[in-house]
Amino acid sequence: MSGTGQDATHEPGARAPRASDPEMPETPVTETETETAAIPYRFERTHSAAEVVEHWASLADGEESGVEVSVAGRVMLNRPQGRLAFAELRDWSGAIQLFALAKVTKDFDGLTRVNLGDWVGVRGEVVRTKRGELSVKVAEWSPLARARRGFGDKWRGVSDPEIRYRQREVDLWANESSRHILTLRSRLVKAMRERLWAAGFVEVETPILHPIAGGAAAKPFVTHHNALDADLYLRIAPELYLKRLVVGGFEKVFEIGRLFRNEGISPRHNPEFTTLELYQAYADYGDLMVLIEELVSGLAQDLLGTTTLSYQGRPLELAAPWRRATMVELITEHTGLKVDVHTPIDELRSAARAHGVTPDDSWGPGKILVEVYEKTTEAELWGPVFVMDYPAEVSPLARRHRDDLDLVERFEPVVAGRELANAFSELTDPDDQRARFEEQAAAHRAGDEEANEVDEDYLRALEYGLPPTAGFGLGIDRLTMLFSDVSNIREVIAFPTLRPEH
RNA sequence: GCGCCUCUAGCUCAACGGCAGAGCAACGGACUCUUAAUCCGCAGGUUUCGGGUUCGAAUCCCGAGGGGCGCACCA
Repeated sequence: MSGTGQDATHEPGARAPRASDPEMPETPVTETETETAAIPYRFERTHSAAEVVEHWASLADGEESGVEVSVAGRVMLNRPQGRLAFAELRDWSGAIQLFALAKVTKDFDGLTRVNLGDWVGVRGEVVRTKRGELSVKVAEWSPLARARRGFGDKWRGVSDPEIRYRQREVDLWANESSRHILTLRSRLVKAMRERLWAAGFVEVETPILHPIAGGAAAKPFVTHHNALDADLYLRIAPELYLKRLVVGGFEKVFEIGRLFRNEGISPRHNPEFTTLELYQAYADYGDLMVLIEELVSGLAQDLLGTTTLSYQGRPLELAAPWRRATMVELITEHTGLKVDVHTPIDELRSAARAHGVTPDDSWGPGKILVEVYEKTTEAELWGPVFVMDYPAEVSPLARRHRDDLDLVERFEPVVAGRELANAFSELTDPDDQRARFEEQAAAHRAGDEEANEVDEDYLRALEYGLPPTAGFGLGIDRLTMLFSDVSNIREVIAFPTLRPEH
């Protein structure tokens, strides 16, 4: 804030005028204010619940440790029993029992009246009860927050998705699996960063507000900058900026961040989602296959202690190396069709119709091929498998295949029927890139909202020289789903996008 | 965007054309080793909303809204 006048709210005693001020209506002292007055500004905690459990694991039944600790958390169960009482206190680390006795616990009656969900801080000796439960024998305690609202059924918690996702704070206290999944996600991102840093990659942040939404085929969100009086787009991919950093000399670079795509919401799609996007100079897409299979299997090892997963009841082996197969090989395997980008277009069209794909007149052979692949083959691939060599027609940013100029050196690792990433040897030729942009721009003008526009800034960067480079984007939400064995993307996002309430 | 399913007390669920209920939570009480403690008491509802059929609707029908799943789109 500016330096005009003192900040009255920081002055002790300078509270809002009360009844003494004739200008102000009389403000009664509410129950809330008296409750709040009993709540300290800080609480000196000496141990987490888990630390108590670990440190005094060998305490015998009925034994007293002689050591006093302070713990804090939310009361999840409360069992007053006349002149003694038990409660379960849960904090981030776990849970510990509170044991209170009327003759030793200060404000014993108050403690027995604590509601489920209330936060309390407790000081007392670590003991184990006669029945063998490690406990803190409460000498004194303090309320830290009252739960005015309940946390659902104390045994079943809450299961209504409306509450679970809109009021995640309730879900997280009520359902251990929700806490576990979000913690796993945090550990995954941390381990991913550590592996990439160790491999010499530099982490960067590129703009989220883009003047042109490029780097992927998707509909963007539009926003407006008032001072510039310019429309800006929330990024659909960081790809073009990251490659400009490679032009600038960042030979191994990555970004972990949020992308925004203005598309439908489904159990596998959130409008904002997180990806790892990575570029490596002097490398081609073959190098990336090794990098990805080692990264993903290594993360499984880091987080789960194994590369052998079970996903939705089916076994999934992530150990490297993963199978490598071209898209046309896989189409042939799954449909018996012997087709490729050079197959006469009429033949491709009828083959597509025979497999439930209705080709649009504007589609070339490449587009038809990809549609047939996605319709017939992709969901059947359990994998992991690297699906290689996409048609150039559908890949405007990828470099043409060294053995076939109608293909590009692109692959998608498919795991459990879903693409986990998208990777290619990057197109480095500014002239070819301009030509591909022009094709996209024509499609955009013809009504394809997902087609790219010509990005002159990016073309200029390529003219300064992009060395041979390979890069990929990998969905972190999807990877977390895989590792936590859930089928709905909302489970791995703390606050998934929902229709606004009312 | 389209299709199917769903919505009952704060939470989890019964009642499925005939008086809207239970457990937990909350509230009041009993209880000196509980473990989802137990026991007694009390309170809690325009059955998501709006129409319709019927002597009678939480229940059947139509519409709206929220949610779930599938399809489409995509990662």
